[in-house]
Amino acid sequence: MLAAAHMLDLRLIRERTEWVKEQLAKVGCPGEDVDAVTAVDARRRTLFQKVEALRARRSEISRQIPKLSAEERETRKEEVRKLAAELAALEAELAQVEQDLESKLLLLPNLPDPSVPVGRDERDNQIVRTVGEPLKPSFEPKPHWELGPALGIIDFERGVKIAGSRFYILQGWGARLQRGLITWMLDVHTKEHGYVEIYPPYLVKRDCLVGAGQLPRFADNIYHDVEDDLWLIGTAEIPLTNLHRDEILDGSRLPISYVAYTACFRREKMSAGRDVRGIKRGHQFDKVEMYKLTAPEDSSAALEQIVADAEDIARRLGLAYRVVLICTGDLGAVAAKKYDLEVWAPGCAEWLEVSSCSNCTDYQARRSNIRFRRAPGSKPEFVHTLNGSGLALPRIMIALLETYQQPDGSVVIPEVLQPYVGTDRIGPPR
RNA sequence: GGAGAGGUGGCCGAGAGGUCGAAGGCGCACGCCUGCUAAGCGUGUGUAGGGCUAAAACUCUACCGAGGGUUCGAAUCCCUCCCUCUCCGCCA
Repeated sequence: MLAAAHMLDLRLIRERTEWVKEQLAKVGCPGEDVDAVTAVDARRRTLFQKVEALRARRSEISRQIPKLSAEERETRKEEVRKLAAELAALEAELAQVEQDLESKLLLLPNLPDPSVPVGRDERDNQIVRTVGEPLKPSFEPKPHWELGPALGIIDFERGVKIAGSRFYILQGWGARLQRGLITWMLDVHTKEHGYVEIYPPYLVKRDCLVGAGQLPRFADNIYHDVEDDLWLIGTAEIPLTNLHRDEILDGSRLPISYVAYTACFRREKMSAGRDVRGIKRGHQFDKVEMYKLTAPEDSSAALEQIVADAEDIARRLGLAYRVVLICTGDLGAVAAKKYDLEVWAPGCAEWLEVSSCSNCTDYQARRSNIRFRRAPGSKPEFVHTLNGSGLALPRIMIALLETYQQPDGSVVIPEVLQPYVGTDRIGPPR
């Protein structure tokens, strides 16, 4: 039998092939990929029915054998032996076809939500709203890669010495600022936004990557321990998705909201040579991640809520930000709809993506087999899953340092953070 | 890492080659009874896929940690792996 793990509903693909092709074309998936699936699926179905019929005959005869006379028994045994040989050949073929189907199915991206603007790439993304004024200081603002070392809170050279490019050291108030931010964000999400805090493993099994939709597509961006086949998470979304893998949840428990602080690890092979300066894009970074499991009819509203929860963090930190609706061409394989949250960093003069909030609908739930029952006795249905950063640490730190830098080179700590960081100002080392 | 024990339905727990998808219990659902609470009685209660249906009923296939093997036939026998528990060692 075909494993439950498939990304799109096979029945949907079978019965509404043309519609599915239209939808997937919007996210850049060629129609041939869909046709390939339906072709293999058709073959699988005929094979499967043959196999089932043979199995039924086999067990029927076997069941009679004990009631028969000795000689009759032998002829029947012989009959089943032949039948079994035939069956074995068909079963082997079926197994191969199923594997083929599964691998083709796993490569199909999610169906985009109808409200997502159709577009070719990130240039077609839509700015939904901008909150706060991008700061234009009266003096020449410095980028964080100058501020950090000058304040003695970021050490790039030693990071490279220890671990290579794209690694850095946070030191003193820098480390303290990050730790304070983490604790503060977790406190806001757990105490005010209703999330349950989770501390997950950073190393996960291969299945988890498939379940979350990272594999088989993005293997080369993930650190992988070969000896034990464990994979370093690129985001907490991966372990959080797999928390309820192969479970049937009680519908009354939904929605479930989790928040997890984790380190994240990415090879960044695709962005070689980009953003090499500063702490914007490292191989290791910290992130607070929000995650929701909802009933299908509630996921649209839940996405807006996650965005609102992410915005709340940026707003309270006094940072200017904008919310961007990602177009179909920039959506990726997993999300049906996605918003990015970008904060303004005056030093490097760019909008930094500090959060990416996605409604993955039932895509991950199918792959991970996460279902729920509306009421005792009713059919299990797939949940919808959502995730959003709340927020990514290095980029928030960039925005804070660059936004709150003073003409004398010191950095003022926003009031909400002061109890968590333990100072109202970070000055140059004496 | 070493030695031993074990992995069965939502849970507990039988099962030891032939209608076993799996006794029994708990839990749960529905119904009955009972004029409070509690108890009692009855029925039902896995997932996925296929056939037949208007829909059911009905029926077929797969699943008793995973993967192989033996057999006409495996939850039951054999092999490999994974996981859990106990003891020892080691360690944050």
